[in-house]
Amino acid sequence: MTNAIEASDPTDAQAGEACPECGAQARLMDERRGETVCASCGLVLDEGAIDPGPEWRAFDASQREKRARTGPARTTMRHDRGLGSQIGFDSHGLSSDLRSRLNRLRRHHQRATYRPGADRGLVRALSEIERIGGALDLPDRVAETAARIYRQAREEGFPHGRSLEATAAASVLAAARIHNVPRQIDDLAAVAQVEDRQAIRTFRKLVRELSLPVPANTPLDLLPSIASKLGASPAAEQEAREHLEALDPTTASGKNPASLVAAAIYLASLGTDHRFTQEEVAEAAGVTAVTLRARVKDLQG
DNA sequence: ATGGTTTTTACTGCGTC
DNA sequence: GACGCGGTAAAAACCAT
Repeated sequence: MTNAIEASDPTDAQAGEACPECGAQARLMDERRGETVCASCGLVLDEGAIDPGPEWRAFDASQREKRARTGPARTTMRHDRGLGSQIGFDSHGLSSDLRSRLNRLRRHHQRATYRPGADRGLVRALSEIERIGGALDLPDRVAETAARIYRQAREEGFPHGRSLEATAAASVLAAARIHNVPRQIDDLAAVAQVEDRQAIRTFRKLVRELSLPVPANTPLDLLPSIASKLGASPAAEQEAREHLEALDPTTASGKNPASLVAAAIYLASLGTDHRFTQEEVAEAAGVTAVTLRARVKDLQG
């Protein structure tokens, strides 16, 4: 798989602070990952960038025609899918009397829109999804997909005794993987305040029962976020990448991809001036040092 | 349920600062 | 002595059958 970091257009490179690593000004957007990276050294500067493109892909002109919409995209993040009007807040220049009437109207309108009862659970779940997505620096489209997954799960009566938080977390996890911005289960469980094990179980069940198109986690997909969490140098990350690319798929099969990433980063750091301890890398990857050692042996043949 | 594999937990010995 | 590293054994967890 090629790591598609594409500069959409040189003029697109946002002027911002210089890269803390190498001082370069230019930045590139990796739209696939929703990350902004330094153009010269590849350091991840901002993982939470928003995806400026549409969430659909068009493969030819007729599809583009069919899928393009006027007006704002309907979003699944609103419990009413973004339909319905809202009363604006722009009340400059109105008398205070009118303003208070408008405020009252707005309150009523909101109550009518967010009708309690029927889908209060859904509203809570969607805001939870949004919160988790924000906390993990995931692009907006991931939360959108997660919301869609959650709705589907709900329609099929999935939650069934499971906590709303666990199901919301599982939806986000699945969505993140579908968008190729994988996050680790323990990170997710931490922000969702769900037990690790429960999060894992719920996630697996969700994927299975809804037969979601969740791609297998590859070590290369996991590398950027783990390297970034550690603050590994771009050079070290690159070397780790080479280790992983050289890896024989046979030895990798059945192993936790995160453990392979940990081993690769650890090995790569040995040659640099900033060495990581096994414990540091293992913790960032969510595995133990024992496992890391085992994977180091795998990588070394 | 079961068996095979991986991962974790707990513990030990060795070298270095 | 504390710390990092390397290893082992047993238990837990996972997965396919």
